[in-house]
Amino acid sequence: MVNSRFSVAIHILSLIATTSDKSQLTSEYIAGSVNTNPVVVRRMIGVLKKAGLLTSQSGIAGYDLLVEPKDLTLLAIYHAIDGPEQLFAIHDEPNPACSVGQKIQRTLEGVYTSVWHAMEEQLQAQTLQDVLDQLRK
Amino acid sequence: MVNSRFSVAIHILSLIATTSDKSQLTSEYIAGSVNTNPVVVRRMIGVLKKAGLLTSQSGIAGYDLLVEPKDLTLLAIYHAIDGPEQLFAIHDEPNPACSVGQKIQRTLEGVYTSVWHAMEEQLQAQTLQDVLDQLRK
DNA sequence: CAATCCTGTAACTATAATAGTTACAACAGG
DNA sequence: CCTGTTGTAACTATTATAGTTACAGGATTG
Repeated sequence: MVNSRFSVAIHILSLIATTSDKSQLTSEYIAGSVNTNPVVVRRMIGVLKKAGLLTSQSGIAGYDLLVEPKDLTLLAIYHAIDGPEQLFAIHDEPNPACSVGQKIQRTLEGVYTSVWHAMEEQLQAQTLQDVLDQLRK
Repeated sequence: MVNSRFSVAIHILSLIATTSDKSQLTSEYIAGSVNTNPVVVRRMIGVLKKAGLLTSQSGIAGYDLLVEPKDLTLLAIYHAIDGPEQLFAIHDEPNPACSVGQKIQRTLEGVYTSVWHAMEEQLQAQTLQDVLDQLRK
């Protein structure tokens, strides 16, 4: 299991998308909903901001999405948080003198890339709006 | 990125499948090809053994596959090494008093499950024999 | 302008996962 | 009996993750 940053990012973006009262939307409030520390939230928001998904203003509460939820795919969010581009690590420097060791890295890369693409397709197919719809149910 | 155990497991199984001289196939030899410690290899082999993928005899070199490479899917190997059943962690105890916090876990589970299934399909579609064919090329 | 509340960020800490390592008991075979 | 092997437990080093403290600086209000 990778980590919970992707989950936290989606949670934060969902809150921003659904909270109308912007003065309420402080990092502390968000942290209360996510159940973490306000600094963790601000750190994550900094990353999402750099990726161009939202804006904020220093000293003033509230955040604004820069992309419509229906146009924001989960894959875009995943890329925004700079998640790993492969699922499985490949061990370093297998023995090149061995016929298996010599080719295993390239072979595994091929295998993992096909797995990765399948995952990307799924993330591409779902948007933040889909998540919001699920949350409202 | 999860870890390199899956890669190491596939490497080990490939070696066992392709090495005809069983007396050569010691944990030290395998470790030399993988570029790790013999104990790491024996530990992994213990896991694969428990899962019923191979046999070995204490004190005597060599291992035998119990499943034909063409019948051994990468998904079976993945399950054998007890890899995580989800790709992304979900943060603990979001605030149930918040409409987002209340439903985010279940929602994310749904999202991640669909991603997971796509990945499983890919791993199910490839066998150890496919890996061996790639290695031989 | 002073007080307060907020964001942004650096730096430190705690915890856990991962892999590597040492050590040794037990088995096999010459 | 000696050597080489497997099987495991226990310890260590390294790294990733998340949580925390601290504080500089912007915004708002009385």
